[in-house]
Amino acid sequence: MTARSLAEGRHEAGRSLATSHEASAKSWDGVEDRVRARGLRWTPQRATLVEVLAAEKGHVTGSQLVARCRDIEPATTPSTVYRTLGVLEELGLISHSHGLDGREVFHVLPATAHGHLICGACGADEELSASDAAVFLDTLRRDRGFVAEVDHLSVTGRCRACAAGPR
Amino acid sequence: MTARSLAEGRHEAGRSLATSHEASAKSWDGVEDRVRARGLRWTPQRATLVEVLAAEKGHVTGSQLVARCRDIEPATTPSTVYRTLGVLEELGLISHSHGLDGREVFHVLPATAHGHLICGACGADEELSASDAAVFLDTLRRDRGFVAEVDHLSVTGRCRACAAGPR
DNA sequence: CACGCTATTGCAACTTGTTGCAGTAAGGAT
DNA sequence: ATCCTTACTGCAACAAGTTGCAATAGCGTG
Repeated sequence: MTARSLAEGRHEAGRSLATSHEASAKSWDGVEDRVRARGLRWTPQRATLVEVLAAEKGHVTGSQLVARCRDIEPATTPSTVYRTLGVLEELGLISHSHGLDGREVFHVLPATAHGHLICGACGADEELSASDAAVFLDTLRRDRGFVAEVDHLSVTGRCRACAAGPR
Repeated sequence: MTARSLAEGRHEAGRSLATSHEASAKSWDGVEDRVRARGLRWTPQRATLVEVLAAEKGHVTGSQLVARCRDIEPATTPSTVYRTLGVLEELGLISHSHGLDGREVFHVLPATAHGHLICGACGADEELSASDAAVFLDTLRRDRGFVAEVDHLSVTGRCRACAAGPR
């Protein structure tokens, strides 16, 4: 079935370049070299995306990034942007998760790995530090042998304001 | 921007029928009446989807449901299925979250609210009971005032087998 | 049982991503 | 400076959903 192969695409990809995560100088300065050091190539399209990402600070959706790249370089194609985002993610420069609606949300330069608390009522997206989730994740590992990825964790619910409100 | 309005669609919808959640007899038997009791209508299309859901037990994706409905009634249209799924979700008969790839995954008759542990390597999807997450969620509420929805919680990482493996 | 209100449906168009493929172009080697 | 290998790019087609809108049909009333 096609749905299957579609679904696996991104996951399989994770293996090819591996290593990622740990290292990562947390800055856009050396990207060009870091990309090349992997045997990958530095192209104008990638430079454009990095330029856009460098100007970004919080959370951005994939389509927003495509739009911003087009502002700089109108010839930008979505497939290239999404594929490059995948490469940058493997380099540890960005990470992504899915919003309430399943749409991709990218986290630029994740200074510290973190999860998200997403309010289903107002859409607010608070950060959840790794330490806040630590106890929970440790328990998961101890009891179930499940090693969770904090930076891909998002919890939905109601933020303080919405939970308190009359609604 | 269109992305905005698109994103809000599902959230806003949550308000119209409200109440949901708490009650819910956890059985497909009374659906027809329960739907009507809400001032909603019982249609052949809905009957078809419920028939499909009743035969289902674990987790299913939206497109799989559309396909199964088409097996029974070839004239089925995606929009109707997805809209009906939304209605059933508000009745508490199903719930949905997003898989690793952001695709929708529906949980039929959630006997007990539960979250998911999704393995990014092998794709396994283990259930996480509400009690397993209780301490964590309570902390979240106490410290941050954030009221989380267990049944929409999914944690990604590596399952015991994959975490242990050579990979 | 016909009537009317309005919840639903189906269609068509659109959004967000993904993918196979053939052509293009980095960048190391000569 | 030129060649060669092969990592990218762009295109076109497709998958999964979502949405606006006009037509249809539940179902409570009279």
